[in-house]
Amino acid sequence: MQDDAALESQSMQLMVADGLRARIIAGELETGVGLSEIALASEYGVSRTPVREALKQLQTEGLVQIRPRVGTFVSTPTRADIVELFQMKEILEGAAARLFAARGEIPELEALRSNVVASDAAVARDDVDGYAALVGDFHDLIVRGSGNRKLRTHYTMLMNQLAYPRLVATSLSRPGRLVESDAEHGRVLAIIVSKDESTAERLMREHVRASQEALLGAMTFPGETGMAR
Amino acid sequence: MQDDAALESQSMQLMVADGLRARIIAGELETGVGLSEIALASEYGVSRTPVREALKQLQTEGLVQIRPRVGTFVSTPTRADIVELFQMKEILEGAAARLFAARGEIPELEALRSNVVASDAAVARDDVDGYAALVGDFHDLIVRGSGNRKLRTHYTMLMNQLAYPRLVATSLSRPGRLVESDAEHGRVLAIIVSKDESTAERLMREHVRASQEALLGAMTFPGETGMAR
DNA sequence: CCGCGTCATCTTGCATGCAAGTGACCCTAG
DNA sequence: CTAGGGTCACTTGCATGCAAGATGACGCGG
Repeated sequence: MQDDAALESQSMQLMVADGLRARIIAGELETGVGLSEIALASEYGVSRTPVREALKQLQTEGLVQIRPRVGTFVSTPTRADIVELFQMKEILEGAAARLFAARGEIPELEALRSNVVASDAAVARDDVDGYAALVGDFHDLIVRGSGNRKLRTHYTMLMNQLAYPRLVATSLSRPGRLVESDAEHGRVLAIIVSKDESTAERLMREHVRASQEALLGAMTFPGETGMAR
Repeated sequence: MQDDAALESQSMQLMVADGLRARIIAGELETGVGLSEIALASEYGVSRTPVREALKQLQTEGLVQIRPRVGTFVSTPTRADIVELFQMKEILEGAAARLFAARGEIPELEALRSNVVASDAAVARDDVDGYAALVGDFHDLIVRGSGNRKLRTHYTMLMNQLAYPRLVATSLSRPGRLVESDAEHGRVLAIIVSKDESTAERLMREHVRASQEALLGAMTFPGETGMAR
């Protein structure tokens, strides 16, 4: 129920898909909730057809689950899924850091420097929300800096399944994790600058794992993750 | 082709999607060729709707490209795409080998042993086609043995984009590569058995890279690899 | 009171019709 | 012969109607 009427330059199904994806990631649509085609159609002011195609795409992206003749639901990752997603995060970000380190001076490196500077400042003034946003940018920069678009595409897809952005703040709620995280970012940057590929991968993986452990420690588990119904 | 009419237990769109995917991977449908919805519809004996949904899925899988109001075409990977896909192959298989090594005695390990035995035999009798098939199984077993289903899902998606199965035979055409490849498989197996995670990852990555180099050396390049545009 | 069978309703799957845009071909003029 | 313009056929995007299946409720019988 929003600004559809205005920017209708692109296809309806893309609008619906993007809108739905954003809402799912943001947690606006809770996991397990039913998505009626007809309801979404009237909500977006289109017919069922583009809604169906959008849902189909979100299904192959792993965000929704279509049960034939029953209904479409926001995917509810199992605990095993979450573990697997975290593994993938570690693998892909580690590999990205390695590739990044091998590339030398690229635009993303300068952006990464700025990010770390800004992060230090945010930590200094204890701006958790600001830092959380910078963390998102940091990891995205790492992945972009790999120079491998497929890696980035699939990384994004996987992180969407985790609704990752919402988790960052949680992981930072752990006492001491904020400054620790910031320090790790600085070390990763330094080692990328030094073009030490292997160490870059190792440091990045360690950083990702540390974040995950902080998160898991601060997390009330799936089904009830601050997602009350 | 009306073999479909018999086993229509599952959805039409799934049938179409699977059929098309298989044909694309097998190289039956060359890259760049146009896929008319209406033509496919009559070919599969269904209406345009399920065909459209199948194509939409194949698009998000990266196998076809839908140009609005123009047509749908089998994706034509650029050279950069291929490089990226190979990088991903190395990353994911390396990571899979590491995870595999950490898991110890699992069914996939026994299957892997059988595979290596069969591969040795195939090489001994110079059965290239047989060995090529076993190579496919070997790599799939490695990925399955990671125990990470997301890894396998995305790995499969990426390899589909490469139409990888067709490439294996090509890479083995290089003189000496056959026995070399087989020996590498044996070493990978041995190190997984020994549960040396880091070495498993390294060996696997080296093996993947060696295969790629053999392939690139034996390959008349995109544009003329049976991949006309 | 409890269990079971039937039915109504809601869901998606598929077929079809229409609209709009694109690209190619042909025809014409210079 | 070449360049330009205009038309036409073909493409996908979207809307709608119908059918089949699944789910849950309701009522009946034990």
